[in-house]
Amino acid sequence: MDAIFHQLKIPINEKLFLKDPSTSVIGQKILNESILFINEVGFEKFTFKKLALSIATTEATIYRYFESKHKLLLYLINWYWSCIATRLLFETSNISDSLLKLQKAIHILTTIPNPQKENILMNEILLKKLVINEASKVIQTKDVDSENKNGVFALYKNVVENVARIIIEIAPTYKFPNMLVTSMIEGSNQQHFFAEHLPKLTNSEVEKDFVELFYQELIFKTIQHDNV
Amino acid sequence: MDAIFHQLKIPINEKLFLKDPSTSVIGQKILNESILFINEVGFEKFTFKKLALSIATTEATIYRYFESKHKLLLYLINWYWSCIATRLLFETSNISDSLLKLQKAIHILTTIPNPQKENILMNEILLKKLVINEASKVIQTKDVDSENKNGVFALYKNVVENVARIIIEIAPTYKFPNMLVTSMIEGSNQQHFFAEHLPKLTNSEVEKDFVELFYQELIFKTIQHDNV
DNA sequence: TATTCATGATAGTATTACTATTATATTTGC
DNA sequence: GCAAATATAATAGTAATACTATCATGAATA
Repeated sequence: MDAIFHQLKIPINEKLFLKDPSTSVIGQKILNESILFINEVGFEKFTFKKLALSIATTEATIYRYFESKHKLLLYLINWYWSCIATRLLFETSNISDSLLKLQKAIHILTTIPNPQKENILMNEILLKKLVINEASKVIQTKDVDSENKNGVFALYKNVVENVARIIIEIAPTYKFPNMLVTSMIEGSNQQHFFAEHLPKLTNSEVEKDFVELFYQELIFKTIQHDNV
Repeated sequence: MDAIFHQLKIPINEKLFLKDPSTSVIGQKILNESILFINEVGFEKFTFKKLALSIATTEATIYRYFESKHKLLLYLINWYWSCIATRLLFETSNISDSLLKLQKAIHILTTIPNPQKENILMNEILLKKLVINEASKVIQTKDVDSENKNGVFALYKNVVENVARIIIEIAPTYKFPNMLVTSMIEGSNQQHFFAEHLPKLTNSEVEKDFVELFYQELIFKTIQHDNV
């Protein structure tokens, strides 16, 4: 029992915070409110000062948890990845057929979860939206390399590796499994963004789940000739 | 003679600048130096003050050309799109076979041009790198919608539409031509970025032109069953 | 030669992303 | 139950940034 909870504890890289925000009331307030806040005004206009005001604390206190707003956003993105990793584990571990397993993984990674249909926490939807709108700003930086050295992208890499492994099971001779996975993950986020703001760059008119459909078809067609 | 030059004039949206930088020596200096500068230090650390210093002018002068560094970056990205549009036009117009035409378009859009092999200006390579590293920061903003209304993304949309049209020629029943094109364009840029900084997210070890190869295969496999 | 216009020189402002300091609660160890 | 450690509040301050404003100068143009 205790072991399970221990295993489920969010394993977020310790270099991302000064003081673990998940262990205190104020820390959790910082996390929850910053998700809402960034979604509302965008990362550029999000400041610790405003955040402090909205949770009735001070800038200095927030700085005792996070070195910078950049690190806070990286923390939130890692939180998202740990949610996804957990869902992938739980929702695919009982599937033995690799094809169905891959299908499930594509579903989890390409859709914005529907709280009515699926058993999902509200935070997870907000985190997904945050990743769609803000993630690239924090990854495409001149600091990527040093942050990568600190293991900040380990959770993401892990998810990619796990899904790539399913692809290799299905198509052992396919040469680009990692690229197929990352192009799906990043691409689906971008297509959601485009659908909302630049719909002519998509085919969102086709149907509601156009993003998932697009990738289900694309991925299976791409690997089918490499089938065992 | 004059007509050709007139046609080739960069058709960049007038809302992106206050004074057309392509019409004066100092304006051109701003453009060329900012490409170098942003590539060197990244958009975040790029300031008009430093730019002014390096081309021996003043901040105020640069502000007379561009309202903000955000608009300047958008201008540069549009410059990139106009280069791409020109290359697509020149390098595919004499190809009658749609398959070969698409193949050529994929090549143009997914590779970083090699100045030794191809007849390309240095600026075009630098612009490509700039788009790879910085474009998302300027698109994924809360201002997308108003900027889109101003027609700032028209050149990009145009390229997408033109390539999508080739796909429809080949596979008239395929439902997601625009998504296929945008996922290739954005995805290939991202894969180049990953290859340099997070290689485990790619399969760059496979071969030199892994990005182009990945997309050539992916796209043709995806549309082949919808062939005429 | 007068006028317009682009640029230079300089100053100033609000905001941001932090750092520092000290006082006051709150928790914890014993 | 009390001292000691720790967390937070309150406040101030700093360097840099993203601009705006003003006025002088020098070149092009009419």
